Amino acid sequence: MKIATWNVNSIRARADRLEQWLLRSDVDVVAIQETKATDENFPWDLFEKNGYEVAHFGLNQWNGVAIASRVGLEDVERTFLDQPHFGKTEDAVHAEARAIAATCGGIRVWSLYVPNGRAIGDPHMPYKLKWLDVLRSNAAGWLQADPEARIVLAGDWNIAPRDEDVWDIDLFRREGYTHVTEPERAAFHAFEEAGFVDVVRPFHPGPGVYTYWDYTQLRFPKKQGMRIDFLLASPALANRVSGALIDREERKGKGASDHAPVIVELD
DNA sequence: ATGGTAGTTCGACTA
Repeated sequence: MKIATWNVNSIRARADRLEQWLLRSDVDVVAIQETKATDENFPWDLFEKNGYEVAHFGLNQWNGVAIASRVGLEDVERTFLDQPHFGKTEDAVHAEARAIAATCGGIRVWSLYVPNGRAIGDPHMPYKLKWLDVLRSNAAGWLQADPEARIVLAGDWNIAPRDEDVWDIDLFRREGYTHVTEPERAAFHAFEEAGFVDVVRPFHPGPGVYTYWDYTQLRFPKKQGMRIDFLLASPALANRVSGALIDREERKGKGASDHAPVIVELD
C-alpha cells in the first residue's frame, strides 16, 4: 500500500499533471494540500474516473485540503478539535481549510496545511505555533487512547526541522527567515516526543534532500530547496513502512507545483 | 535599485 502527501498549489491549475501522476505513481491514498478550490469548482470527476473516492475541505481561493483513496474513505472530519483561527473570530465557521481526516484502509489519514508564519514578528507566527500546539495536543490524545492506532499526519508543515533541510542555513539565519526558528522546530519536535515518526528521512537522509523549491531565482535547477513536507506516522504504522520516495520528477517541466509529492510504501 | 515565479482573480494578496 502506498500513501502520499502533495501540496499541489491549485488543484485546477494542476488537474492534468495530477491525473498523469495518479496513473504513474499508483498510490492508494494521497493527502493533498492547497487545492485553492471550493467544493463548487473542485474537480471531482478527475478522481472518480480514476477509481478514487475523494473528500475535500475548501472555503475559498486560499488553502484547501483533500484526501483521495482507492482503499475506502470513511469518517471524514473537517478541522481538528479547537483548531485555532487567525484573528478575532473564535467560532468553528471561521476556521481555515487546513485540516481534513479520513479513515482509509484502516489508517487514520490527516491532510494538513500548516499556516505560514510569514515573518519573525508577524502575528501569523504565533498563530502557526498555536495551531501546531493544539494539533499536537489532539494527536497525543489519540495515541494515549489507543497506542496501537494507525495514524499518519501528512502534509506541508512549513518547517525545516534540521539545518540540513534548507540549502543554506547561514543565509536563513542572516536574513532572519522563517521555517528554521527554534520555536517552529520545537513545535515540530513535540510531535516526535508524542511518539510520531518521520518515516521518510531514514530512507532519504540529507543533506540536499528537499520537497519544495521556490519558483523564483531558479531554485529547482540550482538545487536550492527545503524539506518541509512530512509524513509523521504513529508507532504502530511506522513499523510497517518499507520504503519512501520524494518524487522530484514531478517538480520538473512546465506547470509543476513548487512542491514534490512524498510517497511512503507500507507492507 | 529592481525584479526575479506562480497561483488566486483583475487589484492585491499569498507563498
